[in-house]
Amino acid sequence: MPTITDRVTRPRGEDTRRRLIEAAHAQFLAQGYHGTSMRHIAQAAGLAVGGIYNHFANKEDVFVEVLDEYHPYHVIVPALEAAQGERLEDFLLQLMRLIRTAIQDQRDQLLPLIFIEMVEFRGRHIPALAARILPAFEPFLARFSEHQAELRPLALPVVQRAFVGMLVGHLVTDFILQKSPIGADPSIDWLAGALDVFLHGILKDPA
Amino acid sequence: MPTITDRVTRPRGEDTRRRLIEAAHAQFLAQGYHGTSMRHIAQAAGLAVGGIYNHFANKEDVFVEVLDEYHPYHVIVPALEAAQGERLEDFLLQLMRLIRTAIQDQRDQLLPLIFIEMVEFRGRHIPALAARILPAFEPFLARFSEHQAELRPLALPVVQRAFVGMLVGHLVTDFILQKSPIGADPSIDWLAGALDVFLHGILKDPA
DNA sequence: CCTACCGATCGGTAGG
DNA sequence: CCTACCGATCGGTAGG
Repeated sequence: MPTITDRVTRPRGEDTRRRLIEAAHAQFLAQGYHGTSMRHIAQAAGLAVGGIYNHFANKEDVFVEVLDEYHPYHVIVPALEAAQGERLEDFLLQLMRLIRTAIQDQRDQLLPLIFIEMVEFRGRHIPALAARILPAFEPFLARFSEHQAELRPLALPVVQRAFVGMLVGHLVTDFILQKSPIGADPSIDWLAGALDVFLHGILKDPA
Repeated sequence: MPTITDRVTRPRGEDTRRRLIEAAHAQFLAQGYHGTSMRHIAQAAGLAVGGIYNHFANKEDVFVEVLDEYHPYHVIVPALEAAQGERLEDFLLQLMRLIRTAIQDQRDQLLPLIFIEMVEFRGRHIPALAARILPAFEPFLARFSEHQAELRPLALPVVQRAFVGMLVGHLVTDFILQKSPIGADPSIDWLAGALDVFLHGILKDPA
């Protein structure tokens, strides 16, 4: 009875909901939240306006669900869990390689949704999001304290935030350079360079 | 004849224009571009809708002028020009202090306008903006090459972008932490920490 | 610079 | 899930 099994694992309307989320995501990336109408979303998903309200309470609810589905968490955390390495340096180098492929795949999708949240909702949904996400980062942040012996005498939170800041700074400048007329020299491995500077900045000088 | 002088230095309607730019800026920060209506802007500036069109061609024109007036350039470049220092390290430390006070004053105004540009215009105005701005950064970027003897063997563009990325990463994470439930420990000098990591990351080890 | 208006479109709903 | 509609508001303009 494959039909029944399908019904169980993929209940009626679940497909439509997914199509709506995907369509809304694309629209939000293209023109932001207020620049996207419920009609555009419905049309892109292949149904009429009224149909959306069978799946979502209102427009903001659509955005919250899209944000939940597509924020960088889902691409960063698996990388954090997959990365290994005896020394902190090896761990971070491997982590960088994993994040790099994620960036290559998702490029234009990692930041804009967060920017929309900041700009059009003034970060209204960030607290709830952070509460759900931050626990998953604990093991990663703990790595730094486990390997503190390899670090220069720096406050641990400073090291952790410097790492996150380095990544975010790379992503944002990548985003801007992409738009600007000068662009970024593709023959340079910018991410590796940034990590090099960071590692040399936090690690003890070889004795 | 003070009245005539006033007329010359502050022509008819120039006041209104300034009020409109300020009002529009505040509205854009509060709810983004598409979330702000011409009526809201007009009302906040103390006039009727139609009045706006005596000063601006259309809504997008208002945004472009606001962006031109308020982007980070006007706060960064004076700091770049004021900063001095014999060694690169001293120069950057002093620059950081200048930028810090700018950040404290402007906090919520440095990034959102750029984010709006990214999100709601897909960076459409960035090329023109970059062309006008980048020349002013040349002398600053040149500092790094002038002091190359103090640097580890790194590609110069990597060093320059790492510095900008460090600053941007600090600003963005500051913005996010500000919204998040955990916040940032105010007893830590995060910016100094980030610069410390950066400097140690690019400078030659003391021989 | 305001009043009064234009057509278009918005988010959302009733009723089937 | 669609049709047909609601009141509200949008960007923009004519005419004074």
